[in-house]
Amino acid sequence: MKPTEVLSQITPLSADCMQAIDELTEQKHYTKGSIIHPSGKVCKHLYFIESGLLRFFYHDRDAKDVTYQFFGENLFTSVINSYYTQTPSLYNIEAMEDSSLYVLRFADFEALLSRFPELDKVYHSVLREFLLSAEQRIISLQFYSAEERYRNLLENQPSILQRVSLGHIASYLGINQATLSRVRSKVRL
Amino acid sequence: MKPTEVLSQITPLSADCMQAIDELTEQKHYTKGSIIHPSGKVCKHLYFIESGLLRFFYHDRDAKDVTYQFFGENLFTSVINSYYTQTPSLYNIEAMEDSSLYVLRFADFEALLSRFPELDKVYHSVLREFLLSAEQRIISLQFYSAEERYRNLLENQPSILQRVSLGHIASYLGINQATLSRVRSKVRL
DNA sequence: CGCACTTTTTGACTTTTGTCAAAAACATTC
DNA sequence: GAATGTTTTTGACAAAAGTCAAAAAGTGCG
Repeated sequence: MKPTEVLSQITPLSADCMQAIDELTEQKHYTKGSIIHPSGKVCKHLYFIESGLLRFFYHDRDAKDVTYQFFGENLFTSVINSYYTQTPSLYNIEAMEDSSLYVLRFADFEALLSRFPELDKVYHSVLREFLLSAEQRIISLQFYSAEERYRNLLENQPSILQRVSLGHIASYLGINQATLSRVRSKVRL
Repeated sequence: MKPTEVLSQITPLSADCMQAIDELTEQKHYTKGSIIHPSGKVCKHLYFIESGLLRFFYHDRDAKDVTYQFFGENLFTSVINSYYTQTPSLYNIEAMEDSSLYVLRFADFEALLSRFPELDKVYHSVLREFLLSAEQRIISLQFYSAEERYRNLLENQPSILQRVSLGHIASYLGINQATLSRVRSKVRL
């Protein structure tokens, strides 16, 4: 799907507005493994994932590669905290699969916002989705054990487990790969 | 401060708009220990904290009292996920100190939004703050040890440590009270 | 198929955090 | 200031998760 299609499912948008979005949005293709946004740079783009899978990750104090979040098709994403605070992004964004994205400069998006107030609603809606998923994440990290977190993932986003290596999932869940492997063999029984 | 004062620091608001907010907003006082919103009910209000300290908590599977979040003066808050999804709130909101709040019904807020589009900006801004703080929280839970989380809290929100008992802080950090007590005596050295 | 490479699992051990209960410290009230 | 209740610390032990390294399994390719 194209971003305007998804957006207009949230609120109906005028033809003008959709056209303006289309004009400012650029479709880009990334091959598996390529870096879409490098850490250390302020993130100035909004991304919409048409197909593929993205991973936010960074290198912790021991230079270990830690996954912060995955984003799959039909989602909007960006390193929002980097943009909002105009500070360098902690995260790299990497394509885990060949991915087709629509890219929009944040500055252009803001111009669109003031030109088409109807966009405020979809903006709210996107922020809200971010917020709800962040809250879910906090609850899972604060209250659940490694095993429970794995089970939750298995229930709620089983497709990710198919598409991503265990090491990435382990760091995403905040646990050690060996531990995750053990949890998993236990869960299988 | 009053909510309109804080809001107009974000974006200047028209006198009309401020007056409309004032009219729909009700000031309420809660004594220490009282429940502002009970879990199990959909949360239909926005709260602005003029003074005092609030705590979101809930009872986990073993009926243990677990703190999800603290909110201090000059902040807006609400059980947003409950409102957004129209599902019962997981959390109770409790006044940890005698607190003075301004309360606004969500439905009224939404009416204000459509009447005064200028409010979209402040709404974005509030959502954004929520989001940034949620992200901080995730990072802290995902990547830091119990001791580091305590040190972070000590650096970033030392006042909370003065105002709240250790048990609440422990559950907020996702660790056991005894563990926190030990960490603390170690940090003091 | 066989080789090189990557990912996952397993074993032995360590560290971190949790549990439960009692003691100590602190507060409050009469 | 003794008595009561609450919160914090501590001790002894248990469980969960991490570490490191090697073995096993899986993948891709000439």
